[in-house]
Amino acid sequence: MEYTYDHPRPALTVDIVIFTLRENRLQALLIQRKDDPFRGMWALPGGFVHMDESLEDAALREMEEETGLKEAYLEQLYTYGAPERDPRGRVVTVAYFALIPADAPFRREGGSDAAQAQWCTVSELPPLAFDHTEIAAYALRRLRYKLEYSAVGFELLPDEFTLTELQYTYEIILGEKLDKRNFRRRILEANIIEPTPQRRTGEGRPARLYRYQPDAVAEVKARRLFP
Amino acid sequence: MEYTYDHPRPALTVDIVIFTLRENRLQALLIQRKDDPFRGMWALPGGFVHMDESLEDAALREMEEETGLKEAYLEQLYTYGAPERDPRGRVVTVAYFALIPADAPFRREGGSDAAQAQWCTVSELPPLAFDHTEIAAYALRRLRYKLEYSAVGFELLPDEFTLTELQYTYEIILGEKLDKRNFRRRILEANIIEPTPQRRTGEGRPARLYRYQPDAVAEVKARRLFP
DNA sequence: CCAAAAGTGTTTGCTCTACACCCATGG
DNA sequence: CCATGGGTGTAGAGCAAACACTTTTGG
Repeated sequence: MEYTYDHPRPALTVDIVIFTLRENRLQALLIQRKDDPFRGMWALPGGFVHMDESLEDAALREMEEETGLKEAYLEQLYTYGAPERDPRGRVVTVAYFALIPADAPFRREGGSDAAQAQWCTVSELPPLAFDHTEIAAYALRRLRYKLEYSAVGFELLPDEFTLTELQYTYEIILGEKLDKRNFRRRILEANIIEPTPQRRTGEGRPARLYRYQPDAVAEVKARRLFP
Repeated sequence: MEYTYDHPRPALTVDIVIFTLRENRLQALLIQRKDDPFRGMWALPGGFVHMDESLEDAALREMEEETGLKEAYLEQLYTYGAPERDPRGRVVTVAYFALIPADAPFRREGGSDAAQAQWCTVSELPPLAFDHTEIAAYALRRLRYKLEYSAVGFELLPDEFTLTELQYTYEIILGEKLDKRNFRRRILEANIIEPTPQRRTGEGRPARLYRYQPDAVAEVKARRLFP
């Protein structure tokens, strides 16, 4: 089959599930639609792919428009192309998920078009427009899955963090409690973080600060990191 | 960002990495290009997404055009959208991989447009047009990975098969020898195949025939099936 | 000195791996 | 009866899970 160029073409968009940790919850960013269809409903941030940008650049641009943040962990999820997924016509969307650190300087009160934007705890998402509920559910599944065999959890934390903070992050995302000694042993033996000279002081004994070892990408581990 | 409909749109295609077992090798189907760019080079089968069909339907349609086969295990891989991946203009492609059984009635001498089609052992692929080398490499990585934690290997075998045939399949795809007793124990304990009353007779002791248990979807196993 | 959080090892069970011989049939 | 591939069990090692107390600081 040879490519030709005079056919009608589907519209191509990107949609992004932007995760962060806020208020001890895993939250995702939602945008309230101000036009039909689905006016007033919540939806994932997203928009057109321009002719001169890659899909990933499109996702980053949309993310910056909504959050003011230029950098984040970004990963392509899946491409949704059911013919009837958008009532206005044929729209194929490439879904991404992004992780932004808890301390990132997020610009609130939303996007370039002043649409209402809001963080929402992932376990309490409202009904979403289009097939975005399905996309968000898949993003969460993927995040949990990746957490088990790769080092993606660090992307949600500041540059420096304590082991307890890291463990909380894992527990929040996985939705279960982890054993402190097993957690520390495994995360340290995996050689993906290194101690810094600093300690974080507060109530109780000061905690050593660690940082992510960027060279040890710790991509696909043979075994999942946590059970 | 609101969707609008008057922008120029990228062209949208699907490309498929069709795997099968032939001559004790894992092979993929390639098409020889008969037009520029890349005239004469080999490429993955693929083509336009029509306005009224889903992405998966487009992939199945292209596969039927090239092979005559209507059904196969089909899985979306990744969407490639670098602006310069096609020298003729902006083309975004959704890549799929397909598994067809060794005994499937494959229609040779190719596609609807009589392009030259040929099976090629995956470890000896020629240079491919566009970014298809990258796509094929990713498909192989994904196939190997899935083999380890899901029951996808059966899709390459006939409905009924012996345990030895199944083990050969795994060994061919993974590229390593497996222990017979460990293989049999684990595949049987996983409860994803069931014995049939038949045996396959030939040289040596007749072998019991098994069939895939379609209800036991055996989706994501907690542990990989084989090391 | 008390409250609060940080930090630290060992034992037990289970799973994975390595390994060699007998069985059933056809010619 | 012999050649060929089919079929079977066990012992040892390594890994994962469960589990409780001591240490360091601030108030």
